[in-house]
Parts: sequence; structure tokens; C-alpha cells
Amino acid sequence: MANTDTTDWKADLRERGYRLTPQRQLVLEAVDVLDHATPDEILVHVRRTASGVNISTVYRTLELLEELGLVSHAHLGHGAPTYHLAGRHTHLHLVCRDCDRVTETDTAIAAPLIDSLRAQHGFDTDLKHFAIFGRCGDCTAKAEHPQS
Amino acid sequence: MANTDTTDWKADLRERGYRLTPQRQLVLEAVDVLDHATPDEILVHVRRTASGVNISTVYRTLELLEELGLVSHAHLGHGAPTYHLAGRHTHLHLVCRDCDRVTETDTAIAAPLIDSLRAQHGFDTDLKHFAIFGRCGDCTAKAEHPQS
DNA sequence: GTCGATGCAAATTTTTTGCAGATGA
DNA sequence: TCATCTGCAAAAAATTTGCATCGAC
Repeated sequence: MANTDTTDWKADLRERGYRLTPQRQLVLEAVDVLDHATPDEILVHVRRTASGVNISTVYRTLELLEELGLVSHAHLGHGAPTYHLAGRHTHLHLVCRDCDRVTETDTAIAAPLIDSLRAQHGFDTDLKHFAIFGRCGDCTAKAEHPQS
Repeated sequence: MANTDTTDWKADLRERGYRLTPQRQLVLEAVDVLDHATPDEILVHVRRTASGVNISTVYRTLELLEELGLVSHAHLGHGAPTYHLAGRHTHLHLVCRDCDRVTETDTAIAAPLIDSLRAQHGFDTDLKHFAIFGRCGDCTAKAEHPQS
């Protein structure tokens, strides 16, 4: 696995009374490798190494890893949430309503909105949790000149 | 019902070969009255007038009304989508991660972000479709001075 | 009378839960 | 050892589909 640092998660796990199991390591690795994967996609990946792993273990493990702060989830569409390493999540997701493609962009672009929401509503915004919906550049272009 | 204008949806419905049924009128009225309601909440409301209506009719009707452009849906949380009259949807939704409260705010506040996304990515943003996640003013205040 | 719409039941899909056996520390 | 984890099966919850009947036009 690349580097899942959060200092030393294995020790952290044990200190909190949890056990380090192969399933937990594999799920974390799958989240790392796949990025933005659904529980089901994570299961498929994990099973390439350990075919006996059950989907309920994936759900329970994702919940645990999220509680530990190693992983977080985002909603990129109408369907299941997607999981990624917590530290890696430093961008916004632009989701196209037509082609479903997900584009990433820097959070800095939202600074004016975040400032306004704080000023006007005292609201502390996390724009990364839900995708930003719309139509991507390509699909907008296509929509403008019907077919051709 | 208040006024569901979209010019004349009943005529529009028939022109497209659809039938005007009591169920369709009731679902549209429920969407109007409830605002941001889930399919299940809509069913409960509709059944106060017509107790025999089935949940599958609600799903099918919402799909139709959305196709006709009378209704649209938004994702305000991890759960079911919520439906509202298409014309009335002129605000953003701020959803609090702690208390789940939904606050509405004007779309104008997002103009700078929308402009930047168009300039940098050619992306045509619809910020109304997904909620804006974060922590509301009240909960932020509570988080800052632990208990007291 | 016709053909689309509805109610109902069953099938899907996704996620959660109970529990007995397996296993990490 | 022994409490935590896991796999499995069943339960829940949400949504979709097939089909016979009903009813809008």
C-alpha cells in the first residue's frame, strides 16, 4: 500500500482495544488503491486477495475506519456513498449530470462561498462531503450544438 | 393547491398521451404542500385523502412529474431524495452534520463559485441538487464551548 | 371499448443485525 | 484464555417490476 500514515494506525487501533485483522488491513488497502469506491467495489477488490471476506465485514470495517479517522465517505451521486483515505480528500468533486464523470478541483475555489456562508449564517461548510452537481464542459458543449 | 402553474400541466399531460388521475393530482398537491418530502412522506400525506393509494404509484408518479418538469428532487442527506415543485426550487440547502437541520439560502451567494467553475472547468453548476454539508451556527457555537 | 394507470404481491438491491464459531493479543 | 471479529443467514428498508383489474377519455 502506498502510505496510509495517520502516524501509526495499527498501534492506534490496538490502543483503543480493537484488533488488527487481515480483513481490516485489506479493506484499508482497497480504499487506498481504489479511491472513491463503494462498499461493493471494495468487497470485489478485497476478494481478489481473500475470497472468503463477507460484505457485512466490509460495512463494519468501513464504519470502524471512519470512526478512527482513517477513512471518510462522500456522496458523489444518487447511489451508494464512496470511501477514500481521509488525508487524501483535499478536493471537491464535480459530477456531470449527463456523463456521470467525476472531476476533481481544488477546495480553494470555494473560499468565497465558504466565507459568505460563515458570515451570513455562521455555517461551517464542508463542500467535500456532497458532490457539486452540474454539467461538465464536454457535455455542455455537446448540448449547445445539438448533434452535428 | 396553491398554484402549480407550469402554464397548464393538465393539458400538457394529456397532450403527451398521459391520463389525469386522482392519484397524480394528489401526489402533485402533496409535493406542493410538504416541500422537500420523501416518497414515503408523500404517501402518508396522499393517504389522508385517498387511503388506498400504493407506494409504487407514488414512485411512478414522481418519476412522471419529474419528466414533465413539474417536480424535481434534491439530495439533502444520506437517505432518500426529497421532492419539491420545480419552479419553487430557488434556494440552496445547508444541512447540518450534527442536528440535521436544513437551512435555505439564496443561490446568489454561490455566484462567485459558479463563475469560477465555469471559467476554470467549463462546468455548468447546479448547486441546488445536492445539499451543502457542514455545521450550522448553533452547533458550531455548541462545539466551541464544550458543555456549559 | 381501449389502452394506460393502479393496486398488490413478489422480486431486487442495499444495508443491518443476531449469533455461533474462529482468532488476535 | 477470552473478548473481539468474522462469516453466514436472516431481517430490514427502499425501490422496482409483473400482472390482472380498473378507469380515464
